[in-house]
Amino acid sequence: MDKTDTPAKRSKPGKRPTISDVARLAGVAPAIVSRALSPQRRPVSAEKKERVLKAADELGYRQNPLARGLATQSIDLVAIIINHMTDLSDLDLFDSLLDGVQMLGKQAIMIRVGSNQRIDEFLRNSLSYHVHAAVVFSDFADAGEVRELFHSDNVLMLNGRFDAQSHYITIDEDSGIRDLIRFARSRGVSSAALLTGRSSSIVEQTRIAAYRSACAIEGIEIQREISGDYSYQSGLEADFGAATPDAVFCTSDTMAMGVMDQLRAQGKHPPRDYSLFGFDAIERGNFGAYDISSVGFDRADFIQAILSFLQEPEAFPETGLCIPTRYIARSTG
DNA sequence: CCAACCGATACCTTAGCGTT
DNA sequence: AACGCTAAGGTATCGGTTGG
Repeated sequence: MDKTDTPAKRSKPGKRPTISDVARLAGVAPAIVSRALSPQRRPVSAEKKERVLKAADELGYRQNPLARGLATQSIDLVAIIINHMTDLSDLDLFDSLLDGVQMLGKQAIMIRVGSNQRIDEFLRNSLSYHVHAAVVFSDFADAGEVRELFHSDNVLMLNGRFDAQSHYITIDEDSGIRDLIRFARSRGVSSAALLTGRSSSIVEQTRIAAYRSACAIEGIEIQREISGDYSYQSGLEADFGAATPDAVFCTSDTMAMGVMDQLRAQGKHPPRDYSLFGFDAIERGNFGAYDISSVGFDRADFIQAILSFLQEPEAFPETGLCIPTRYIARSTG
């Protein structure tokens, strides 16, 4: 009697079939099934491979990624580390990114760091996967930290905190902001308020510096710099003082929406009474009532760059990638 | 008798090695 | 080259033991 056909080893009815079930049906050892189904070229005769494929199909066998990860110490899991997902522009971006990751046959795990400054402790307690790769949006993490935490060298930094060993994509915000300020000046803007996000972030610091420098070059006076937090609420509550400036520059579209509603309540409408500029260029179709002039980059290019990294990290340019931004004219400018 | 603790085992797959 | 056996990987759970 075939010793692999003991009742004890047969999986329970209703349970998802395992590699052993396939092996039993195909009349081969489990290791042969593993090889036959492996994407790598491993020695299996054509005849047995065929039997395995037929048996797997018949049973509806699906590989168990967790068990596979247990055996290989790696898993086709991509960790995406974000601060939070409250900004409207995040929805577009992450939806497309998750779609792309899944199209590559990988799964994504999103880790929300929130405002937790102690990312190290946070991640250590929440996760010990050896992931295939990590994509870092959150600016609370630096490259070395992430490599260590996820036991992976495939770390893509999108937050500016990369080091010599890491892969990174940066967004050239300067180009789009200069376009925007130049445009504003051409429309007669001479003074403005700047509503910023969390200024502890490196990306935000760079962004703020770009606004200041472009305004200085074009001769626009930043009368007021207001510290917000990217949220609609912080736009709604931003204090512009007695006189509304010619223009309001916001470092996120969501804050610009808040500003628009705040000033609308005072009977002021852009672009008639002031010019309003956001940042991120959220999909206009989703928020028709807020057709805010903005700075943005090509999301498809950005996503494609991330996916190319996930597909072949070794081939990713060592010098990193830079995605340019541009001014996107809509109706509030 | 019960709680606390500890070691053994099951889970599933694959890498590595020895055999045919 | 093809094949099959075995160990290993991390964690939850089970079962047994110990101490109070």
